Amino acid sequence: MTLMEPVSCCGPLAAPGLSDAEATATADLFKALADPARVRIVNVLATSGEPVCVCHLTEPLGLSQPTVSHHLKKLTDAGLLEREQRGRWAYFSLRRQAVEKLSSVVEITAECCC
Amino acid sequence: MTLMEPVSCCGPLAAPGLSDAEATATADLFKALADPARVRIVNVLATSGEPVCVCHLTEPLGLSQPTVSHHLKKLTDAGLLEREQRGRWAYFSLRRQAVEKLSSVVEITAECCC
DNA sequence: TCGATAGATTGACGGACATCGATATGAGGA
DNA sequence: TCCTCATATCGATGTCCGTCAATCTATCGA
Repeated sequence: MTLMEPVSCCGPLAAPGLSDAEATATADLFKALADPARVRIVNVLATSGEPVCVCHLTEPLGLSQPTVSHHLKKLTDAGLLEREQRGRWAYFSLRRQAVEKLSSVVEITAECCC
Repeated sequence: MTLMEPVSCCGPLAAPGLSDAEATATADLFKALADPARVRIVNVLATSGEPVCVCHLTEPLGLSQPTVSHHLKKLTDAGLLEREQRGRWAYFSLRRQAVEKLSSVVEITAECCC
């Protein structure tokens, strides 16, 4: 359709910037949120100011208890959640640090783009 | 360890807020970025102010041409990239709209948390 | 029209992941 | 100490995904 620069493809690309490790780390962070159940968990924890126990996550998610536990572990391993034992129950809350990191990753992209 | 509220688990949870469709849509957005190769592509497109053609993505990614094409399709289907045909070459660029949406999703979470 | 080239599509393969039932762990309460 | 209950872990299963070689499509140059 649109014909421009028929001679060569395109100019030299800007500095690579991102290392393999950085790209993988960023992808892992997004991977932790790449599931509806985990998005819901983060949503619940974000809207609730306080830590939430697992027993209040199982029912609204509509998933079995082992599956919920599995997702919580994934989020915790990714550094997004904090686990706190209160007697018999386990309470989870968002880690501010991780959310800020996620925020910064996206913002950098937005700055370069917009 | 820490003993609090030994009687019951925790108070009633705040409004659900997120629908199934919203959770899935958000997860799909993150899923599009849940791969190192796609993170790199977005990084290259963000650092380069101009659209970039596929021939300049294959080599720095260290992946075969079909694989790069596959990732570009995924990002495009997710609404993150825009494709433009210039003669024989295909140029890709970031869609500002999508990046802003991603930014807003993360910001809402950050607001509730921090 | 024909050959060359950029990029997309297809098919196959191996690995990762979400999910569940069953079971293990660990903390309270009796 | 035994029982109960909340949560984690294990093992199995089906599905999705990243990757590549081979092939198809479309555009340009001759």
